[in-house]
Amino acid sequence: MPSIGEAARGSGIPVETIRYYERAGIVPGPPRTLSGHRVYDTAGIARLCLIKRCRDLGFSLAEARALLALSENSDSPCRDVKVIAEGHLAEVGRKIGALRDLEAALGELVRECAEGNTACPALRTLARP
Amino acid sequence: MPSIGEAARGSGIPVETIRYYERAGIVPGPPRTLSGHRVYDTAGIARLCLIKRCRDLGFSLAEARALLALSENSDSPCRDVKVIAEGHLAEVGRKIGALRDLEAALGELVRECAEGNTACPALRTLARP
DNA sequence: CCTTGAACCTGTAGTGGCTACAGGATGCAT
DNA sequence: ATGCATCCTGTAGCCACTACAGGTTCAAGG
Repeated sequence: MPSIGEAARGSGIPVETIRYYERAGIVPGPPRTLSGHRVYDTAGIARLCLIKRCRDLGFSLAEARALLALSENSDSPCRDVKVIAEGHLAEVGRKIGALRDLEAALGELVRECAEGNTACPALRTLARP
Repeated sequence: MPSIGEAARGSGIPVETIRYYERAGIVPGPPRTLSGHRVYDTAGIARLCLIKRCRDLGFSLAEARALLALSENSDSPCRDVKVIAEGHLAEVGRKIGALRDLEAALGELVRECAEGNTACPALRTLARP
């Protein structure tokens, strides 16, 4: 009967993080032995795998929890999943855009330092209100 | 004599955040009135502006503090600034790469939901260990 | 059986970078 | 004097963890 350590190895989520996910209500706590140790069945480990995969894809914990709920509803419409995934995809696109802008500004800043000046033009740029 | 509110308006950093930056040692606290109110001179506001600009460019607070220190050292070599900025630029590049990968994986997931299935292939993909 | 060490438990605190609030004080205008 | 905006310090919460303290359980080896 897999303990939390085995669930951690099976899911790729650290033991402490699994406990945190339970506390935070992301996943239900599994049944326990008489001595209080957690016992995971295949469904329990599958839940953790789904959460892990969602986190790897950058979904927030709230989103991951929602997707888990959808997956455990036997007549889950794909439409709901699509809404969550598309929202997240749009957000990732926005972040990429913002980082590209940031990259350009930083590149400009680095170029200003190219000459190894002692009175740093980059710092002057930064201090400009 | 500008108070913290005016410093906030001049720098674009919220009052509460300015107080936090002081507590966190990012900027020195300014002189006070007899009643304990902060009083900002132009150098104090300039410091805040530099920190704001650094944060806008995605530098961590630690990096921002380092850049501020460099800016207040009259013989600051541009080389040090360049090292910090280039490190950060490389990190931004990595983040863009990671987000692009993420975007591709999410796009695949969304496509799997395109047909409005009830037994969601995307969820099946997510649950795969 | 005893010992040892790994893994388990709960609860708490800390990380980074804020943000909001409580409760009280100050300053200015009416 | 009153009212309101702004100031003060201290604390707590957000998100998603991560680490630790102090204690218990379990399995392997002598």
